[in-house]
Amino acid sequence: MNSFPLKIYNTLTRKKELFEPLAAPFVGMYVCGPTVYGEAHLGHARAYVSFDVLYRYLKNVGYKVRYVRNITDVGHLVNDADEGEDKIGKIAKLEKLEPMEVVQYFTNSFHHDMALLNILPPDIEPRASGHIIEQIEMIREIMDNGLAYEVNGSVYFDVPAYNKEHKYGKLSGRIIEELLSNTRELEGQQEKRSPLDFALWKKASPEHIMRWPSPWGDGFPGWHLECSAMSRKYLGTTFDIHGGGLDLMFPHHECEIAQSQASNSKSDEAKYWVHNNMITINGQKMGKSLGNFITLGELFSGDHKMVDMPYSPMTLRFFILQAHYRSTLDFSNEALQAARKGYVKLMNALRLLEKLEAAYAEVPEEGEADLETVKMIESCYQSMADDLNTAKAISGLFNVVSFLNGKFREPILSAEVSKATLAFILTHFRTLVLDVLGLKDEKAADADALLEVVMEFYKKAKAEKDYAQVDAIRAALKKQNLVLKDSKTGVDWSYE
RNA sequence: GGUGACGUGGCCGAGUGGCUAGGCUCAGCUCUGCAAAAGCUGCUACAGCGGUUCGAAUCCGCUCGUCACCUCCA
Repeated sequence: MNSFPLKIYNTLTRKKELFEPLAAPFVGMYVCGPTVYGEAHLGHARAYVSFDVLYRYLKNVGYKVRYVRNITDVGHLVNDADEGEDKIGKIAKLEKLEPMEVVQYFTNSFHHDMALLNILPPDIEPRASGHIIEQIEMIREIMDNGLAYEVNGSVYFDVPAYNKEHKYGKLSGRIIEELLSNTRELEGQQEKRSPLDFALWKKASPEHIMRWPSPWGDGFPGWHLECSAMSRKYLGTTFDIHGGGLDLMFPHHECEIAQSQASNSKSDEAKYWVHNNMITINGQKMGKSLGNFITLGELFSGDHKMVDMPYSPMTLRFFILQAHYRSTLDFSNEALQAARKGYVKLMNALRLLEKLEAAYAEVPEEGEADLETVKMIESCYQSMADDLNTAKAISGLFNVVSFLNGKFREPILSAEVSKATLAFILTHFRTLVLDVLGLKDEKAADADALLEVVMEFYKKAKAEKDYAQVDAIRAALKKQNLVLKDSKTGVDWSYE
């Protein structure tokens, strides 16, 4: 069924390309993971939902995918290089926690949020702090190749030297001369030969908590190195897909490519570079520095001034999927409301479909709408194959929903679709919604609240001495391993 | 300043030359004990101005506007 060849937009070539794995049926995919120094926010949700759909899609069409997504728990300077302190170290000192304690706390929190969003865990989730040796090895290679230099216990990548043989800026479309003419004078860059040079290894100042021994003294790895080193370790020098947010394109991914080309890998790392676009809030990028970000916890609890009610993880997922991953997506309470309704409509349709299957026994071998409905499903797969156009695929699903709702208004069954076609629709509708888009039916009702309702009816039946009804309620609950208990203070329930 | 993206109906958001996605909202109708759900109908848009074309939201030019990256960021 899903035999449409996948086309994917490659940032490296700025074109949609036919996806051809280097060694089918295997696919290696690396996605830049979070820096675990804070709660996950809407931006994380968008990135990891987007790549989750890619991962699910590739698996669905039969590829054997190894999905690697890292946890960044070292490096990433918070200020200028001479401050010599990284984000995680800074927070740790403020809160007097071990750095690894902070890392673990936010890693757990991140995992929790990702699970709520029904994002499949990656196959390997390497931590930067666990790959210092690999990073040091990579620095050595780059130095041996004459493209990095040591100054006072720090090692810098020599961008101008690299640019003689390679093209620094090939991914982000930047030209080194222009970059040079626009560099700002930053404090504490005396160690660098060129302002474009970036750190591969930074010397740790005495108060710096996170530090590792190296051939150049105690320090910590540079901002961009971990992804180059870990992707190579688990996926090889060249692999299929490297993903991340658009904001990582420069300098992060540009530097990754430079490092890998300058090391013994001598590669661009990935054949396809894929970037998801940003979430905006009132048309502006959401960002830590702008102070307008919403954490996933805040969204799910409704505890934020931007939202007037709690929004469920699946509502958010649906909201994200209703836009194409390469478009910016504007967040608002109103937009979330619309997404919530749409999501509910889709789930109700799914439930209706499942009921139909059982009810659909006496029908003809062929129906006049068979071809039409099969085409509707096909178009959904076609949309997915076209650079993962989830928005278009969802619109196709709604076309199916409208058709079915119209033709199969309960309890009247239409004979316009054959049994085989209905089974086909059901199978693929389920596959698309549940497996590929990764949506799931969130049971809206809270079990405790439902039990309260049941107990009210139980009390009423008892008061009216309707013992047939009382016994029926007891029997029904027993099937759920629950028992009702009468006492002087009222009715309560317990597990049996 | 450099580079890039974008401007679609009340809102969100697909769509790269003709067949004018989809969701939400609003109004009306059908169904319904009431309601909900569902269905139907209506509000039918492509920033502005020129150009190319038999034909443009879609290609080209200009103008206006918005945003992103160039610094940690998904």
